[in-house]
Amino acid sequence: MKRTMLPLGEAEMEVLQHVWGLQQATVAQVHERILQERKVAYTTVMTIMKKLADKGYLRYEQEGVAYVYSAARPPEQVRGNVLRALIERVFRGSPTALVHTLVQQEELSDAEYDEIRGLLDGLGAAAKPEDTP
Amino acid sequence: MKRTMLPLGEAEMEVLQHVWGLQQATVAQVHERILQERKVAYTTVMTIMKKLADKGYLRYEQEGVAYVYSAARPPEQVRGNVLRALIERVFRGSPTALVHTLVQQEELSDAEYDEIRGLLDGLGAAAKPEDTP
DNA sequence: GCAATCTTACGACGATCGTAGTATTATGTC
DNA sequence: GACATAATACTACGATCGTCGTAAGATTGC
Repeated sequence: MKRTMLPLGEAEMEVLQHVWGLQQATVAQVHERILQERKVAYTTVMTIMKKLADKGYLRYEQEGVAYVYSAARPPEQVRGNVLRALIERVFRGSPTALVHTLVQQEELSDAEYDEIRGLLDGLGAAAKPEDTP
Repeated sequence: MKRTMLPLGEAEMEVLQHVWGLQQATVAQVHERILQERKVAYTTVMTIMKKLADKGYLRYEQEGVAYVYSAARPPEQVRGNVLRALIERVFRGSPTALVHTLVQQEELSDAEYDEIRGLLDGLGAAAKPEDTP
């Protein structure tokens, strides 16, 4: 059995992102989007989207001539799965270790720091040592 | 050219973690460690370690009969590279989006929340609205 | 000295992923 | 009705990764 770090490849993720952004998308639409960044054949995009449908990440329905694809799973769930896999394999299961690397390696802007703090506020036991009721 | 989501595969990461943990390690030592979690052939571990050396992640020197491997790059740098690739491809370049998924999907313990807050304290512009000197 | 053991070297194989060409089918046009 | 257009289906190929077997070389124990 082949063990893989993440459930998705790079091109698969790229296509997923576009479908998520468009809500609904045909192969032609996604192809056009990707062409703005790099050269790729129409059939390549089609193959990837078919594989993503096989894996359960996309669903599609016939709409006139072509298929219209849409997300079969919430993006947040997919991102969560990928993140969990990464934490498990790279950060030895410790989300804290991930954040440690994040703040140490990435050059976060002040705005990003504040935004991240905002995300944390109101979650978990933010029991500040001083005000324990 | 083959585009890959991350620079390392799962087994490669697994081996790397063990070498990092041991500081220095022979193939036999890493093999023994991995065997405690799953069945794998000695030569498989050896092949992986050789590939990691080729890629510049490990270095080795002859020590008696066998090679003794050690990290060629700081673990934090490797983790940082992996994390950066993930943020770029999965979270559209937004570290904040990653943290958002982290706090939403993972079930973080209170202790982890506090620890993460601790990591953030003292970094960036932590200008709390109330106490601006 | 010789056999057992441990080590590395090399090659091979299957699975997955990215890539794309060709064939086929459906649609619309004149 | 014939043809061009556009979509999908099918097949294939190269690269990478995980896996391992076999060969070959060195060490040790007797």
